[in-house]
Amino acid sequence: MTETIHPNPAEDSVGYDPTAIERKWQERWETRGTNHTDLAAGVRPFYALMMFPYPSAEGLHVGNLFAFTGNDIYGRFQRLQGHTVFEPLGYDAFGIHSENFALKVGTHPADLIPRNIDNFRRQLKRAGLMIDWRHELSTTDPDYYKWTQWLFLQLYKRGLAYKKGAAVNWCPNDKTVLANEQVIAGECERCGAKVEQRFLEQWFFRITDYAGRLLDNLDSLDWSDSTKQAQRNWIGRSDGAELSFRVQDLEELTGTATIASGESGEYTAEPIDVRVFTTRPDTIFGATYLVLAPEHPLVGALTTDEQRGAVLAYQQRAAKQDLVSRKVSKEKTGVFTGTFAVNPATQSPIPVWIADYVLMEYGTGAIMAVPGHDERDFEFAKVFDLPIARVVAPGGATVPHGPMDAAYTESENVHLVNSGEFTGLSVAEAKKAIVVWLALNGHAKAVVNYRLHDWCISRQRYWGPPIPIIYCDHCGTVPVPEQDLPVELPYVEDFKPDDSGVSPLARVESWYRVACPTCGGQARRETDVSDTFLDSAWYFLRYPSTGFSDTPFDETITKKWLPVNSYIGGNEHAVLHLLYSRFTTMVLHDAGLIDFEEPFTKFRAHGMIIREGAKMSKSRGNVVNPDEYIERWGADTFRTYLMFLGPYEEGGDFRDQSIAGVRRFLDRLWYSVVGATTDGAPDAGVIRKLHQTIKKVSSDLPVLSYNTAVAAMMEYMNTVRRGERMAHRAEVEPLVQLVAVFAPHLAEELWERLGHVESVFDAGWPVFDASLAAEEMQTIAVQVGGKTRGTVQVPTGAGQEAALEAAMADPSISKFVVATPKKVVFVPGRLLNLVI
RNA sequence: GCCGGGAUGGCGAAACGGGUAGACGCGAGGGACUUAAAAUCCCUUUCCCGCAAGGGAGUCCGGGUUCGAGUCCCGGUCCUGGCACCA
Repeated sequence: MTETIHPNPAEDSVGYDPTAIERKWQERWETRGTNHTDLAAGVRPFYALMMFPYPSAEGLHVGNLFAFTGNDIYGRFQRLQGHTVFEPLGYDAFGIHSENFALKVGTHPADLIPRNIDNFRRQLKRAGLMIDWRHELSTTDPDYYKWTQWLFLQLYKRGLAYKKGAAVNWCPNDKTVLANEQVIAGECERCGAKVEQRFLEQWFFRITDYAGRLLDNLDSLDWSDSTKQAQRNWIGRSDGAELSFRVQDLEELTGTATIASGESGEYTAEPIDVRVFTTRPDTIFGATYLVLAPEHPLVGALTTDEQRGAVLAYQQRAAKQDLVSRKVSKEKTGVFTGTFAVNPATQSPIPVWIADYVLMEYGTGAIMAVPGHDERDFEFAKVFDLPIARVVAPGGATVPHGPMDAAYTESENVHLVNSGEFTGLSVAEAKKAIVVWLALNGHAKAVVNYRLHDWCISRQRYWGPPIPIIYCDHCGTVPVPEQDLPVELPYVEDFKPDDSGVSPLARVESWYRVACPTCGGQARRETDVSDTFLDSAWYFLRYPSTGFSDTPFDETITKKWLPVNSYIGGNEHAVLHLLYSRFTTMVLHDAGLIDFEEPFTKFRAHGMIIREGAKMSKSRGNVVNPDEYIERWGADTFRTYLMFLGPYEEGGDFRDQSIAGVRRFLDRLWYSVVGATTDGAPDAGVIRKLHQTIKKVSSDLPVLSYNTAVAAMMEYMNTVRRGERMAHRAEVEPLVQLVAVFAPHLAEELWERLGHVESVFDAGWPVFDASLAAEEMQTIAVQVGGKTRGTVQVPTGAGQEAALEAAMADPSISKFVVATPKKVVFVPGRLLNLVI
């Protein structure tokens, strides 16, 4: 921190001393239980949830506090409106992030995490949040992850958890699985070794079964639009069709022997159908070749003997590449299988290729290539000199034939050409008509595809909840019986991932060797742990029920407190965390365990804070450490400043110099209240401003417009103190209540000094009185020909006549009225426009 | 490439469903108090011309709609977040 800033003025005892006040009230809240929520008896329950933090070793980030403070203000406001508010907090402490850090510093995560959590708790308590600490939780606590494992079993029971082989990124040097983010340009981010693909058996959740519901429900959720849009894009609904292309001995068709033979080389008499997915069935007359993903199961059967060598080589090369660079590299590569298929629309033979630009995970893993109207297919056709046909042209154009120099992808105001009986139709018409036509021969059906994939929850790591599955030689896959939960994560000294491709737990024989729960025979535990996102996909259900050890969430309490009324968090979780939570909730709903299917009634994403115009980062060394600022300025000033520096949902620029302004405001508030008089009556003009301020703040808080709420209070403070006047108690007492949501300690102290015994947070919200807020006179802007020429004062509610008269009476305005106005526009209370 | 968000004084930012652009705060300049400094308080502060009165210009750029556009429409530039060979 720089040393040029406002020093602490509060050395003398009558001044505002945040350090003393904040300590006093934090203690008192604790002893009085001010922030304890009576979950059973509380009326008008309001669940104000914030995304729980990952307790990093660096301590609380200012971004965390920005998020939490915004939620805290919202929660405190609801409380002052008469709700029983529940504001819990916990720690998302499992995961690769903690594990990697632990590896780096050479400390066991089980030792490291509790220390980090202690530090976080200490920091959070200083920030003056209205948290009910009795409901704190950590995902690493066996009492918590017992139920995470239980959740897995519920999905397993419902057939929503299954195991399959899937590709992962593998670093041959570090001997570990890497997340996609850890692969930089095909290399391991830590050691730089070339990353490979490995196939591992992993557990998946069938979230794709819920794709339609996850998408459709979005319409009825009160969430930030940007978040909903991100989810829509992620789910990625595509309406299209599945078409089939027949592959057979084409001797009869072409006279050329292009015999498809099986893997063992035998003659394949049976015709094979290759199914493709397309969103543009209208372009089928332009499909000049097919492409399968290299891993497509039909590739072996479709490859001719002459091409087999090349195909196998290509498949091997594709398998070697890491997952990231395979998708990123744009140069088209591929190999001809030697086989032809029949285009069902044109009846022409078209070649079948394999190429890695077709992904096995999406659609059917095969496409019909329409190079005339798809950029990727066009590029591929150019590289391998495949035919390009035009079947779509701009509206009104006559059949333009001949070579194309780019794919023509326009689909509005265009029509089909070279498409038999469909020529002339619009794209939309042709899509329907062609699917209907091809469906007659079983060549097509309308299909909806989602780009959402099933959720892979296996992690070949140590720091997570073990997946509660046991493999028995006799009984096969056996879920751990619920009464045997939790499957505790053993304390393993050497938790480093190794060459085996499985979790470090696979080295702990004493742990993984168990008796089969069904037959009692020799069996072995699943040694992978589950994804951190599973921990956080249900934590909001646990908070109200942390006191229950026999159930993950108590039925009565859950009914009363969920779904969450308000959820605030960062948009970096717009997709994964929020989507997984929604999915989990839907599954529990379908299992009859809860009576709602959407967990968060309202969600708002907060913005990001930057520092002096630049992104905060450790390497830049410009990270704000909340401790230092709270020490210097007080938590109340820090909180209020965070909320003042920009619009909450957009974030803002943290500038050290600007904090002083907020502190000055709180200083002025302090002196005004402490020195307030009760003599005589309050000033009517000030009271008018007070009620205007109550109205403004009351309407700003529910929409998270915290920066303007603070500005309004500052403005009011200026009105109260104008010309060094002394405040009257009635002018400032309600202001203490307003400011309480931002500066809770200061407000409590002033409230007490005003003679109140109860907490300001049990005192309710000031009542807005419209009659006291009303102005007698209004300022009307006067324009002549749309140009503002001055203002006039008229009595409130005055009509056009009065305004016009006042305007003409002012020579500095009337001099512009050089002719009789053609038209007069009057907006009551705002403006008069004389059109000459 | 696709989908979001954005561009307003020296700076962070305000501006209800078009209706006085710049609230509030920072910084800067001037003044009061003080032996002095800090703190505090008061005044000024979008830019240009002008001693002033006053006038002109102005919300990224170019058009448009309107009595009136930061706000609505069309076209573009730049910044920023996310997704990305998804057929």
